[in-house]
Amino acid sequence: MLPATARQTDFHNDHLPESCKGAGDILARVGDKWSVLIVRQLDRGSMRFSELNRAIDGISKRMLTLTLRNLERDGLVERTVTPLNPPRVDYALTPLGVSLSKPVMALAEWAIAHKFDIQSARHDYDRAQEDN
Amino acid sequence: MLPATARQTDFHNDHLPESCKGAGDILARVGDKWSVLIVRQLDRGSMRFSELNRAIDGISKRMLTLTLRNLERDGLVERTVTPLNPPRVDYALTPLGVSLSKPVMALAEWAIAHKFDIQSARHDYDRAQEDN
DNA sequence: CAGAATCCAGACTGATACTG
DNA sequence: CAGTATCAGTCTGGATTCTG
Repeated sequence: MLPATARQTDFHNDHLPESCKGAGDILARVGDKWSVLIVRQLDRGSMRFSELNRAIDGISKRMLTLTLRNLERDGLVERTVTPLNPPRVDYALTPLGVSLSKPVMALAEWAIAHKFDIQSARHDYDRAQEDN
Repeated sequence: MLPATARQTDFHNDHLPESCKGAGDILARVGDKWSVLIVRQLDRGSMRFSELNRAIDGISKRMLTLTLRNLERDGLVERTVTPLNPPRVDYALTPLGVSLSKPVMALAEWAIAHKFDIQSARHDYDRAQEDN
């Protein structure tokens, strides 16, 4: 369906197989379920570990720790330790993290807006399969 | 979008644990590495199975098939079989898929734009860890 | 409180081979 | 061409236990 004429009208894009490759890894991290939910929370302001743990439904301490580490490693989240007893650790988005939150929130809103469309599409598909 | 009753009381609508919960599953699919790359390709126009297989670097026939099935199940991609010999199957985005492609492309562009920021953040982080 | 460490079942993936 | 089937290795993620 994509004829040879597409090539000349390629003004709007540039393939960049290189870039796409790198994008894959990053999208994997960014599109990760927990990463999105964490970014979504931190977009409202910094939070403590336990606050995040309570705010994000269903996440285990393990996954919260691991995901925060990855986000920190990618420079999206900043970790601030306040040496007290009991210890206090706050997490906040870095400027890079804030810039990410925009497209991520857009995606999250899309997901929420079309949740039912997808659920019903799944339902229809599954029912159609059963009939075979 | 929202019921009229919700608008008055809920204008500042936070949280929505229900919506967020559902969003997680969908984001997982949508944020999937292969899904993104496939949507990205199909955004330019419909393609045949083998064309996708060649266009997307590193994907196996197996993962291409599985991912396309999931996208089809979610109502994002339409599969059209033309019974010939050899067989021909075309894939295209549905209207829902097209609406998804916008936020996905935005995210992909973010990823490409900040690829190096992330790479260097990772590098710094890893080097800081070694010193310990 | 904020993790680190360990265990482990199950999901995910790639490679390979086969089919209509 | 467009898949399906199978198998083995990897990775994931929850549960649990322990520490400064």
